[in-house]
Amino acid sequence: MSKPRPTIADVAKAAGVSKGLVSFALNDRPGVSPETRTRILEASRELGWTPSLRGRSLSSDKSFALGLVIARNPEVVASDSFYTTFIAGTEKILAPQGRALVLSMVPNEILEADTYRKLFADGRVDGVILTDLRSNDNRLPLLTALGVQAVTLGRPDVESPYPSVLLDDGPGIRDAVQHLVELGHTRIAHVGGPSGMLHGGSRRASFIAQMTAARLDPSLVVETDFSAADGARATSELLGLNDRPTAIVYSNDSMAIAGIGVARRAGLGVPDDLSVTGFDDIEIGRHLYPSLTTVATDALEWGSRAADVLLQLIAGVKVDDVSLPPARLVIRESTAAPSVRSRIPTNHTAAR
Amino acid sequence: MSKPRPTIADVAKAAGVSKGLVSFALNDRPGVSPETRTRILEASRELGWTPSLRGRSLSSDKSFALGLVIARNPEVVASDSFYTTFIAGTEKILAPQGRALVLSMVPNEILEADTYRKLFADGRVDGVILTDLRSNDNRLPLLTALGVQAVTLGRPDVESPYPSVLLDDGPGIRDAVQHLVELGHTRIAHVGGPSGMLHGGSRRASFIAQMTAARLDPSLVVETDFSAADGARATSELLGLNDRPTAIVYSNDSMAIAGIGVARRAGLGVPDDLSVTGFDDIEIGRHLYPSLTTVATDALEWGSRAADVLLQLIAGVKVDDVSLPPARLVIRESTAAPSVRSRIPTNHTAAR
DNA sequence: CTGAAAGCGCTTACAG
DNA sequence: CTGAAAGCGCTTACAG
Repeated sequence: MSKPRPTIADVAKAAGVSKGLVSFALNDRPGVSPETRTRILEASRELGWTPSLRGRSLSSDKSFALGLVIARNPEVVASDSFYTTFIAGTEKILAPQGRALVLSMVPNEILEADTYRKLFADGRVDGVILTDLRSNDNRLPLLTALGVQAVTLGRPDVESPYPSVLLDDGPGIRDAVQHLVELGHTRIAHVGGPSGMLHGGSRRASFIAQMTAARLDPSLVVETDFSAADGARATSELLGLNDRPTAIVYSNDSMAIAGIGVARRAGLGVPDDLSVTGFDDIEIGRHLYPSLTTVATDALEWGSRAADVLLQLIAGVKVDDVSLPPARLVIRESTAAPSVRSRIPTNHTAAR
Repeated sequence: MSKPRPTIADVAKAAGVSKGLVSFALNDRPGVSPETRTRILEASRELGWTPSLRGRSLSSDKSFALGLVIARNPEVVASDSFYTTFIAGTEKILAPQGRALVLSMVPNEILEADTYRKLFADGRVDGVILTDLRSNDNRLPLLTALGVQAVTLGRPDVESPYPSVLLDDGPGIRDAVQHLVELGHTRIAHVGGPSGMLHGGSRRASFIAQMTAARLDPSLVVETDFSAADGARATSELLGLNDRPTAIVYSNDSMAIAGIGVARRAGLGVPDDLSVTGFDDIEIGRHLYPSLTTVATDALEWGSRAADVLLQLIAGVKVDDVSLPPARLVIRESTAAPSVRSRIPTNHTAAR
């Protein structure tokens, strides 16, 4: 239907040179006289030539694309705005450089390994961004065995040949605990993510460290799968305790919001009877009543830097780890001083 | 580092035939004797041969990938679980067929057109899935001019050569209105999406139709950009009315949740003073207190069917539009009969 | 500085 | 049924 697009052969003929020279000129490589170069560039412009990624891919053994494999329950991913914002951030770097993002979502870790293998066997991507690092992450040996490039979000707990883009969760969690302590809370719980996930673990560690520093009992920790449903379950558990917490530090916003629901349903006021902090700063948290005190990270920037680092690595540039500003506490309305009533040990029976 | 992977040339040599024959055998094309075929297949298996997507792409002029371009504010996308779930649905079809998804997120419509052009100029994708159809959508003429394959979510309001995967929003919205009418509401408002977006328009039309059928005033309609912030703004506006609504039908869940926040902040109880319905059935809605009455659609299935239809189209199969079960109302706690207090015309000043 | 050629790994007419 | 060859659109030594 549309006439066939011009190739470098057409450009070469128009400029009266060989294909090889055209390639050199078009790729800004040395060894082409200025006049010839401009003649070639002019010809290519006149013909409306644009490089064929496929031809280039085959001969240069590159795909000009980056991969992102998300191996989590879609429902959890969906209620976490992190990925979407992160992807938007990568796009800011990729698009101007003519790179694309290949996205895979898989429900479990078996399919995850297959997906990485397939991505590289097919030469779909030149490198991958590793998110949600796990303890002793099996992707590291897998990817090094495949001989591929990667960048990790956060530093792995095992030997890794890949650069990392670091964003420290710790300060945000510590500030959240400190904020609650200053408000007068002494029974503070933590609802965290899976212990197998590094950022879940680091948030938990920060919680425990800060509680210990404040000479408070740091043992009120419940592990979840990061879903709102599991956050609700954990909250019920905590509110059912004889000596229930007056504040809960959650590891993400959707669990915090679900937790508020559970508390309210059990007849507790937020923040009067229970203070709540989240993590992520999702948009809806700003519009709740009470609005959600939370910990914010710059997911957009994280995405941009990760893409940037990986692209440099692929280009053969030696890159160091890069550190982003740490997570920071955003105080809103879901935290307050504990009420007198809630200071007295109670025995609320949390609704389901 | 790893030894070079075998090519069909290696397989040909091992099987003692020509490369061409290998290609025929490997692609299940007729014209290869059974014995030769098995000999070739065996050789390829022994060598661990796997096709090179790049070689195949160049010679067959296919990319074996589908594209999805999302041209919306990342923040709105992030608070809407639709895309994530939809993508997970496409993946269920793509992965087993060795296809990949190339995802682009762009902030505005100018970049959007460039992105589609680039995707095809680079031969990144064999077709695209068109979501968020707009009135008189400029992507339709663009894509037909580019001569590419596509599938649309919903039916465009202009001539379109592409098949559609249909999921009717109407019944869900109509049932929501009907549900509120049956509860005794007479002042019901609608907070909708951008009028330029077809599904925003269709939800609005369904609202108006059902209100009219119930002989109620259908004029309480506010348009938004689908963000939680704008949903809050619209709610403030409605609650500031002299004759404020006792129920609001929102066009998505995040606006509904923000709307509940605004109502509560203005001293109104939900559902006692204001009933609220959402759209999408995001996970967090189930865990709020009160839990959110909403309209659910099967985004996962929508994704699968869209990918399936597009893949068939690309394979040269003639495909018809496919219809999915319509959106359905999910009644939870955010709707109830209007309280006596709220039936009396009041003059609440909504806090911002 | 420039040309002619081989090669990347496939597919696909064209002969036999 | 099978082989030998050309071609997809680039890149990259190798000569000159």
